[in-house]
Amino acid sequence: MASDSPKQHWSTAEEEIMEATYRALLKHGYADLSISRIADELDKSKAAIYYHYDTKDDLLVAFLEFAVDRFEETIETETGDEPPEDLEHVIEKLLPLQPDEEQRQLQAVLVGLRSQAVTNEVFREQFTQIDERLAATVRSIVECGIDDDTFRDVDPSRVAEHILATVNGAMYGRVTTDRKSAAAAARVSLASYIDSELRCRS
Amino acid sequence: MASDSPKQHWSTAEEEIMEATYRALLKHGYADLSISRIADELDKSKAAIYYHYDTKDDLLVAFLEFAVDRFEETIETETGDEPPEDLEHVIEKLLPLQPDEEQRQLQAVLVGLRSQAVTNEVFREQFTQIDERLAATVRSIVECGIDDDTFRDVDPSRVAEHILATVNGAMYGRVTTDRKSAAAAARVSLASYIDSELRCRS
DNA sequence: CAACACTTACTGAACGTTCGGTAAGTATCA
DNA sequence: TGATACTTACCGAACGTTCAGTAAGTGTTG
Repeated sequence: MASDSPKQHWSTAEEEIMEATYRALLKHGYADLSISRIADELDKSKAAIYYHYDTKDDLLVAFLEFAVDRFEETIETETGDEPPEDLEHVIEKLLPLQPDEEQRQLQAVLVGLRSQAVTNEVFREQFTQIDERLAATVRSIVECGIDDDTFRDVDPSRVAEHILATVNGAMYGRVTTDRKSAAAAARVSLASYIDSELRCRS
Repeated sequence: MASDSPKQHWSTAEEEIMEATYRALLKHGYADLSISRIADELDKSKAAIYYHYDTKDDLLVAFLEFAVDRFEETIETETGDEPPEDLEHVIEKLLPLQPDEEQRQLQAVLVGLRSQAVTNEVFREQFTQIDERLAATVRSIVECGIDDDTFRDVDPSRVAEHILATVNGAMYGRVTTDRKSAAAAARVSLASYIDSELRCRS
């Protein structure tokens, strides 16, 4: 009974399948993900999965949405009225100095999915949107800071892309290399850039 | 320290297989790569591949080396004696403002391989080394600049990680999203950061 | 220089396993 | 009783891998 209507909510069974897919991805990676392996992580049979999803591709697209939702939950943040602190706050959410295991796992899964965006259009559109939203968030904070003379008169969208690329790159390095302190070093340097190049000297 | 493996050179047949693997990866992506699909890109049979490589894993490890070699060829650069220009030069090699199709393809393949580093230790070690070398290159340029008073007295390794993360992140975004000008914007902002935060005011 | 032994670089046909997917049946409840 | 949410049993295709066989060389010997 896989409907193609815009669903915001998942049934219990569907949520269990998504959770099982998550575990299977962590264990085997995207390239070695199979319906059987998802069923192994599930208290149900392989065919039960096909009761809820017509094809493996359908399931994967649903899971992409599931993972993206989870990612956007973890970075939800209310912006205040002090741009430098807001920026710091957003960056800490995206690239914590000491990430917990849960967030590391989610990022590992997302990197696996994102690599599919090279070949798969549906995936690429999804990650294009994610980056678009993140860039917009950062840009609006920078614009805010320029308006109230906290920040200098820089190009907000260029600076936003710079910050986003740095954060994405550091996160990417964190899950694909053993260079333990690299991400934190990049973040510290980024913070000092914000503080001394971006902030007004007054 | 890494043991120096003697395999620097490939036979004609092996090179053909590597080239076919490259094409198959571009067409199908890592997750859907199979020996049959490599053979389809090759003027030889499936079994011929097994004459040269014992297992699919062996082939993949060999191909990783092949792709990494190709990547390091494209970014080879001699450093001069003017740090700001050297930095610009290295960044242009890694993240060209107008990348040609060949470089885009290589980066697409590398992103596919790199996502395997999350699950596969051999792959992770390889990409750890790549990032280590790149960071070292950037760091030594920054150190040079500090020594001859071109750059301010910043923390060279932090700045190097910042630059590397930005470049990696922008490249990652370039091949996994449709955000056409994002990478260039990030690069421009990074260049202006180098010019105004890093360079000495004198 | 021809006969023989042996190597290299393959081919085509299979092997057993796993894949994505389905058909038919069953237990549970409104 | 009929819809819902499954299970068991299975299908053909594709998977990685192996095998027997072979054409084209290379080196050795009479």
